[in-house]
Amino acid sequence: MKKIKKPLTSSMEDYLEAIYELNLEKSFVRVKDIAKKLNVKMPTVTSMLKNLRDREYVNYEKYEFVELTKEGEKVGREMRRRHDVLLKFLTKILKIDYKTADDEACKMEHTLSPSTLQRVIDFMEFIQVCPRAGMEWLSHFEDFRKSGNNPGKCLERGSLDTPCQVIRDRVEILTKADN
Amino acid sequence: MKKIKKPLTSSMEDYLEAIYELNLEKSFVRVKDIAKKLNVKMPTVTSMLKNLRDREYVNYEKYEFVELTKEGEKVGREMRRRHDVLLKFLTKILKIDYKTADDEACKMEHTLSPSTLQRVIDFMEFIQVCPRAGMEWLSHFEDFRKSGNNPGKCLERGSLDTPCQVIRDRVEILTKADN
DNA sequence: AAGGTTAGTTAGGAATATCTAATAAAATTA
DNA sequence: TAATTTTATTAGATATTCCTAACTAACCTT
Repeated sequence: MKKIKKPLTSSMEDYLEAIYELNLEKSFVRVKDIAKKLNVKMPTVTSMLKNLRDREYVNYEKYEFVELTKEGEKVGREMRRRHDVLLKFLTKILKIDYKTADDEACKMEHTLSPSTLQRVIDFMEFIQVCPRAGMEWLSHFEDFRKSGNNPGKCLERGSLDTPCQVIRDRVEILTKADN
Repeated sequence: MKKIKKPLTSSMEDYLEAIYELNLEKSFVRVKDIAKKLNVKMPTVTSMLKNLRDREYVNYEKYEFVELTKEGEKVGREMRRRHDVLLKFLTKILKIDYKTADDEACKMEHTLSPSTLQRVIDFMEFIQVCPRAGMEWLSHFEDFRKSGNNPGKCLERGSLDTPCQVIRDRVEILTKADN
């Protein structure tokens, strides 16, 4: 008879991630700190801790400090890893400002499947490794955006010679609505 | 005295998007179809319709067909647009298979801010427009992945000459954990 | 038009994730 | 140690989103 674990909700993942991170900073994790980090009130934390304790993700006795179980730590670390990957993608590739990127990563980290996340990592590696791309290439992206998506800048510095119509067609394919 | 509209939840956005899409296919939108599309039971749809009617996103009288209000249509169209953008990014840039990408887009479309989404669009345009990138360049990404992220393939075809250590360093910066 | 089928609604309930107010335990300080 | 402050818990309420079971309205079919 198998024991089927109910899947964690996004909210539960947030708590585990928060506890994991607080644990890196301090040796004691307290209800108050979790509440502050997640912008919720303390009673909300207490009830979630009971819930996570029932599911065996935390060891918790009332009025005592909170500890992640092995399983809980695994989830917490994984959430942080995802957050990290997404944050890097948003800041270093898409050049989104840190604060916004951090917020978006918080939300996205719950929705992406492991395989999609891996694809993001692969893509970042590819950009770094490919001699036609790299950081220097990404700096052209900034020029491009800052000039109002005018291809001029990129074309000037580019190494290939592509007719304007071809470029317009390419853009069409990827970025215009379907219907 | 201002009237402050409560923000829509992800779930509400899903209903509006579903109704919008059903409307493109057929002239009548019925409870049954919404239920099927969203994988919920009919009573769930009925109660959500009442909710959305109170918020003035749909016109709805019991036993009659459902219509989006101007505002509701705006939201529905926007959700679909987001879905589209994300689907294209996932399939055409990250090369994720259609089914997976479509699922992920469904979840992501609720979390990304308009400005981040725009950045995704800009990035796709940039890839198309930049002579060093484009579809041909993306095909190298596939080679790269399929060879287990071995830079060999890309290097062979690349136009620059970069020492291996530099490449390893670059990868380090973007893809390794912070802590 | 009567009867059956399909579609839709109501009623009532459960899980999740919040909150406030009141209370209690723990920690600090005088 | 007694008093005060801080931290945490309980109790009870609300909003969302979903469900099942039972009922009803609308639509076909003969």
